[in-house]
Amino acid sequence: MGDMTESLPHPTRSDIRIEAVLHALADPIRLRLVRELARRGCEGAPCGSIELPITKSTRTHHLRILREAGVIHMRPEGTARISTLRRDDLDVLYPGLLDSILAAAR
Amino acid sequence: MGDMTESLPHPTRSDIRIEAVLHALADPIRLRLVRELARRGCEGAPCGSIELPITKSTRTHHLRILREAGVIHMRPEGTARISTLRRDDLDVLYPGLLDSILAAAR
DNA sequence: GTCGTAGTACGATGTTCGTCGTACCACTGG
DNA sequence: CCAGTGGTACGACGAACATCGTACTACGAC
Repeated sequence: MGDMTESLPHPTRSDIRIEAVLHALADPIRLRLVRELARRGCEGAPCGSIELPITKSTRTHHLRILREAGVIHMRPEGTARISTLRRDDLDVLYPGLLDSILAAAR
Repeated sequence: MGDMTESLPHPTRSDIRIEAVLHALADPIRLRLVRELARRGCEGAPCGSIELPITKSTRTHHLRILREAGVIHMRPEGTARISTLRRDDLDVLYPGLLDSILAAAR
């Protein structure tokens, strides 16, 4: 466990399901994460650099939900993980979805 | 209870929250309902006319979630309820959201 | 090597959720 | 009036979920 060398599992584009994406985005905390990642653009952000009123393990949990739904991509970089929005995949699968949600999310 | 004369509570457009909408749409059964209502267009449909592998009370439950989230509108008509998608409101609040989800929902 | 940092894994806990059955209400047709 | 139909309300129950604390791993700096 805790294997940080191997890449974390991500669904391929065709494995992404709309229900999972919507469920992942339906949580306030996760929506904040996504909003913040969208703001940072394609360089992404170390998970921990996004301030949230939750503990470390809860943050890991939410990032996992987002990753397994296909909303974000995570790659290890040194001791940190760089998270990025999977904008390209989501825009192809559900054009307009992300834009409308991000525009609405205050 | 069970007052069928008074109109059921619906959120106003400004009361609709994106998290509630996403949560409402994240369920497979509710997605089927929404898909079907979209197919029927503005005339809407009696709730019971949509075939689903669930019981009456579960259907009422799901319709309530959708109504309280602001996704559908229900009006009594005789002994039945006519449900319609709140396309206008949703398209104003989150332009592209519904279209992308409906296009994706097989 | 040792310590600190970033993150994951696992187990526990309280809450929400989806489902159902039953009881009930309102309307319609005999 | 009475029976049937379409729908809601309420209570119960198991599953899923969000949260946390603790223990652990991997990497970098000293």
